[in-house]
Amino acid sequence: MGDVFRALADPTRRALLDELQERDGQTLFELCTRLIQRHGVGSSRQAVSQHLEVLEQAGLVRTRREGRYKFHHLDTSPLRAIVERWRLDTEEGPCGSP
Amino acid sequence: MGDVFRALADPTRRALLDELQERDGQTLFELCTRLIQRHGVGSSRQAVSQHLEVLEQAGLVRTRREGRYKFHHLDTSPLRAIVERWRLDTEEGPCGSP
DNA sequence: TCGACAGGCAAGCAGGAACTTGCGTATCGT
DNA sequence: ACGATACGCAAGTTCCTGCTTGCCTGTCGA
Repeated sequence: MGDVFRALADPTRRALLDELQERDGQTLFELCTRLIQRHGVGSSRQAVSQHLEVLEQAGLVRTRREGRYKFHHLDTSPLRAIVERWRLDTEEGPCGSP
Repeated sequence: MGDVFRALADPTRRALLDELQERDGQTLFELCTRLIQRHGVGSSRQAVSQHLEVLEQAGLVRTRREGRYKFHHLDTSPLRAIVERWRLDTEEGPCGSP
């Protein structure tokens, strides 16, 4: 639980999640490249790799190996736990507004 | 935005939010006492005060002064921004399941 | 087979976060 | 008025985090 928030606390990691939401299943180098081009974040390969480790440990990213490539997939299920923790859905959610 | 996640990354601060959700409008000393009794967190007064400052800066807690007392109120609206950022409500939310 | 590519491991460093310590200020009760 | 209460401010300490640096492993193409 705390790992999820700690992972989301970093802007580079949030940019990684945004990038994966837009295009799922990217490799490390793809993410490095698109992070600079589309998000203006200029981090080294090792830095991004360590960020992805943190995201994976938090359960926000799942990986799949294939040969020498490692694809990263977004998993938003830990975020739903946040919604339920502070009951964000039962007060005046965007679904059933009477 | 980043301030919200950074504030939520700390377990003591999450306990403070839980405590405020259960009983809104508490003072600093009330929160210190109940943090030990109900959450098992033994932090000093200054530590809790600094945590509340972080939460207030993140917009998760709003304060109201009255004489020598300062009441703290929970505000979950920054958390709703999280829900909308990763579209947690439009995929298969707990409201309108077809 | 050999070089290039994709990624991993680990030590080290600079900056920040959390907590403590000590003192200061404003408010309330008596 | 005076002490007690509720809280604020600021420096110092310790620990964690993010990033770099350097080297290593595994995989693919020519």
